[in-house]
Amino acid sequence: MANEKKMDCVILGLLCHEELTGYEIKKRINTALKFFWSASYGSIYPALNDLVNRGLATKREDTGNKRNKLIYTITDEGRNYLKEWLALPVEKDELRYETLLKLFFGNEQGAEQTISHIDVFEEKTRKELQYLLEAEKSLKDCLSDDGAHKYYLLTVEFGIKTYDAYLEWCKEAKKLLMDNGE
Amino acid sequence: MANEKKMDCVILGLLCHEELTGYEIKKRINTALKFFWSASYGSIYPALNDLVNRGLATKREDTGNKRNKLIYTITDEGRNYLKEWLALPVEKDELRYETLLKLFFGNEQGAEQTISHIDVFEEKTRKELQYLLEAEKSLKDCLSDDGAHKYYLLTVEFGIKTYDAYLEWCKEAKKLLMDNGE
DNA sequence: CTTACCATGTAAGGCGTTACATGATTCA
DNA sequence: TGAATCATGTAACGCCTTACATGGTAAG
Repeated sequence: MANEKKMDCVILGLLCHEELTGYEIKKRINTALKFFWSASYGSIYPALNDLVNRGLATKREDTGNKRNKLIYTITDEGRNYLKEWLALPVEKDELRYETLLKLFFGNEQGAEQTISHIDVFEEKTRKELQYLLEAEKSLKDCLSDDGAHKYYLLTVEFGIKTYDAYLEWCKEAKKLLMDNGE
Repeated sequence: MANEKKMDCVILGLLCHEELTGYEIKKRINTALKFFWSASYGSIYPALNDLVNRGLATKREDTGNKRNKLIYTITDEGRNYLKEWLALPVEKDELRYETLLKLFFGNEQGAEQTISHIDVFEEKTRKELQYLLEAEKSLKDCLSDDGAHKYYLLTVEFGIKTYDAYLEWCKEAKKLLMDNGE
């Protein structure tokens, strides 16, 4: 229990809550985890087979459906593995903000171009914030349905708080750049 | 001009401002860019040689010094390359918040463990915020010395704003978890 | 009937880290 | 004299994305 691949833990975490297909896992990552995690099919499907080989999940075909679905279920060992990982301290949070990189080198391109990068960032942030606010609302409405919802809400609140901060910064940054430009 | 490796752009951006050795580049990344970018020697040194081969930088030995220093300088082509990249829209900002991942799956570990993850995150954030506040102060003191400082300050302000938001969230998140725990 | 979405996977390649290897210099 | 820092690099390996490949189904 030393080198847990993050992908394995993400998948096990999702499977802990419900049985899922690889396709559905991708969807969950693209929605619920979107603003702080990402993954592609090229890493999800191989990871799923690997989890089965290691006895952390089981795979079965969905017979009731017409589609060629493969449904994955977490095993007790899988749950234990997840819990052990959760108990370990966080190794690192990684961020690579290309926007901030271009901003940092803004002196080489001038205020106008920098402002336009900020505009794009602002617009994107605004859209995602909108999505998070909707998620917040629906989570608050069904908070008692499931103990996990409280934790989902917590991550959403994190996103909302940071996105609010981003937007505030965008406003001030643009002001500073425009004042100096005159 | 389609697939710029980010590492190249980071290095060229730093070299645009001053001549640097590979070692110094690493230091800059570890301090000024720390909270939104990272890089290791294993990617910096090969990238530097590559930039020289492509004519975007030149390399020379530091004769005045006793150490075996290799100083890199950006060329005009390097500057152009950087400017072209800066003019392109941001492709993507990537973040992988392991802290949020463990939080999202918090229901599998319970409130106490989740709180302790938040505590660690809070402490780390507080320390880095402290560092950013000092950077803010010194940048404000020498804002007029160099046009680039304004842009450096902008990224620092971004960090301060988001870290403030993180800390606010930590407080509320812990409150919510402790209330429910009773 | 055709577009969008559901559904699963592989292969190649990119990008980066970690660990290793080496050695000088500075400072206590 | 020993530790910390300066200084440069390589090799192995890990992890992930992109692009490709394939086909079913639902809805308009």
